[in-house]
Amino acid sequence: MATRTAAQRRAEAAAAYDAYIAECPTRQLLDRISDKWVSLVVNALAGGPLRYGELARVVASISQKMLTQTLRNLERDGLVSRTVTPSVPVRVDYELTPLGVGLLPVMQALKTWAEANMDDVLAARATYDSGIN
Amino acid sequence: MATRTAAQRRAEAAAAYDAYIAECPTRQLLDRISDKWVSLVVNALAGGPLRYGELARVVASISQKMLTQTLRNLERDGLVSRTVTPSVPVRVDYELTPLGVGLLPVMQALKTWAEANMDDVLAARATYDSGIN
DNA sequence: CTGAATCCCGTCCGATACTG
DNA sequence: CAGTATCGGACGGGATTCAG
Repeated sequence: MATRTAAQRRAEAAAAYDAYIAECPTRQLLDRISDKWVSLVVNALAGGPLRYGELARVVASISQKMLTQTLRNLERDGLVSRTVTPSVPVRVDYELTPLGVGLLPVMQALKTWAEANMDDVLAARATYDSGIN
Repeated sequence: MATRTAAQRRAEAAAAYDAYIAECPTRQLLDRISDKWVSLVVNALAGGPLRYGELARVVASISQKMLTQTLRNLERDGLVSRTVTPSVPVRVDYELTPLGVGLLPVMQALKTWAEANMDDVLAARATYDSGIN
């Protein structure tokens, strides 16, 4: 058939467009730092190296699984370094790499805007919700 | 029993800690802008008001459902304004509010860091992955 | 044209149990 | 101490269909 559905047309446009946004550095950065636990772990490590167990205690609400997963991702991206000391028992330290440290100012900028403007957002949200009910 | 499980101890700590991070402005901001579509829609609106259909075309890969949902969220948060012109057919324009405009520099900061450093991250990722296989 | 409602599948993530 | 393995519920989000 000659005619195409809306879905097909979207798919064609998306083929080119999505390829772009998927590789968009900003998109990738957002995907990384917006991870529920990444910002917390990075912040915990901002003060210096920590052991696995210490991280688990500092970021108290994180599960073992997510802590490990988060650390693996950060290590994979070169934002955090992992150092194993083969003693008994084994000791593993995690530390921000220079690249990871470079992320701190960015997070700080986010924090600054958030603290300055989230009140307005929350107020808008309350107003909006009250109009609904 | 007097002893508590690890989960229980985590829950106690989390009760206080999570209450904090859930209300943490930075956390909330991250939750908002990290939404898959928010950054794209906001960027599309950075150049000026757009109609619903125009947005759908600009952000080609977005589905109707997610476009509407994203716009509702942004409207709720006071970042985007919605203007209905009761003609036939109906016309609806979306526009960034001053609050929404204030978000642009923040996104720009993110973009700047990403463009400067994501190459390193990608390189680290490639190295890490090659070590695995 | 703009949008709401429904179905449904994939992914995330928490709990739990086991290993070196 | 520092993980790994597996299961299952919750949720995001796409396709489709209906409505004003």
